[in-house]
Amino acid sequence: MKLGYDFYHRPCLEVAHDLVGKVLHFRGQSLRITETEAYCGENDTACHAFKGRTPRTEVLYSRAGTAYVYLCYGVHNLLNLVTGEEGEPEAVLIRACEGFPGPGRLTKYLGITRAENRADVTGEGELWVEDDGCICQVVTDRRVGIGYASQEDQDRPWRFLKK
DNA sequence: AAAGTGATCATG
DNA sequence: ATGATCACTTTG
Repeated sequence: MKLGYDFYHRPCLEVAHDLVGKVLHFRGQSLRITETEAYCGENDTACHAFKGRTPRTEVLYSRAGTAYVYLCYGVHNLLNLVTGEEGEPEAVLIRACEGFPGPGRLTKYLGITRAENRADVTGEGELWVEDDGCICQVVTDRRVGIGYASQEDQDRPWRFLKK
């Protein structure tokens, strides 16, 4: 079954944990999610929105279940899903899927681009996540590639991997 | 180990 | 208008 608003409308740490093992669908293709990271609001110095609203981060403040896709290093489209309360900039980065290690590679394979930014993944669009009943064990680790964040935030175990 | 890539944001 | 920065990937 397709994950709806109630799934995303929870604290981003819970959503990030629960997304591991779910199945990402886009235009008839599907991949099982194996790795996620949580970015939790303006107090998280690793979160894009930690300095507040800008044209780019505006989407993070919108309703849970909205896609946030942005271009990283001029090359890679990275997919995030907005979580939590509207007005709180929280999101979960989809870091890897089965067979596609790396957040840039899975979007490249699926064909997800910034055209999908602001898409509603809980509606009738082409992008959604399915719970197929698979239950898997999840382990945590530190987040990757956030050397600009405070030491405290770098050390948080906010990356979730399928065991 | 390091370059390639371009949107984004803070400066002037 | 310009420049630094970057939640990455590939190549050597």
